[in-house]
Amino acid sequence: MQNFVRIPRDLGHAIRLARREKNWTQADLATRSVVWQETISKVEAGRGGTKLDTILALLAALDLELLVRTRSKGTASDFDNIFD
Amino acid sequence: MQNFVRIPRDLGHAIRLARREKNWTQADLATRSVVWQETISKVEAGRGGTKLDTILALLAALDLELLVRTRSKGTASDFDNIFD
DNA sequence: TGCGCTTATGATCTTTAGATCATGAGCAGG
DNA sequence: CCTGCTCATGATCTAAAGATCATAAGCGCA
Repeated sequence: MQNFVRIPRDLGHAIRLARREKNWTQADLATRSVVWQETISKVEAGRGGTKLDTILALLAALDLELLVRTRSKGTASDFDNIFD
Repeated sequence: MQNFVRIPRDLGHAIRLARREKNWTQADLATRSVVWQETISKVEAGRGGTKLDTILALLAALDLELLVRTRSKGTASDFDNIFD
């Protein structure tokens, strides 16, 4: 799994994917990350305006990591699972 | 350039590095990203509690991109320029 | 040493994220 | 159908981010 994040929606999508892969409900993730189920719902829907801390908490619980790097001329193959 | 982001501080650091590489002042970045200089100062200092939208605006202005991926067993060489 | 540029900090105000509770909508299985 | 589980939404309240202005602190250089 490796996805670009240009807009909040991308992040929400990656989170949902990872969560489903682990067969967790939003409530499961909520207890593991100390973030409310309602908040997770919003984040996954990409409804923006989320704090970085919240995101990092979710990613950590899901065993995901974030990277920053200089923008590459991305090729299609750099993307993975953009759609459900 | 490729850095992990586990805590807000990492992000601030990456941003500062990229900004310096472009020889921009915080004020320059501010005008280009529509984020206040004061806010940039806080972000770069890693004083946490930043909104994702703010971060994404800064990264975009700096030609940086964010990636999410499943956590790897990182080696030291995965890190680059941790220190100033 | 004093000016000018860059960054840090501080105060106030507005907006908004997230906590919290309640509940509604979608859907699977019995 | 009805029930139960999962996710979405809505209201309210509190804490905190960001806008904005002002200013201080750090530093290189004439």
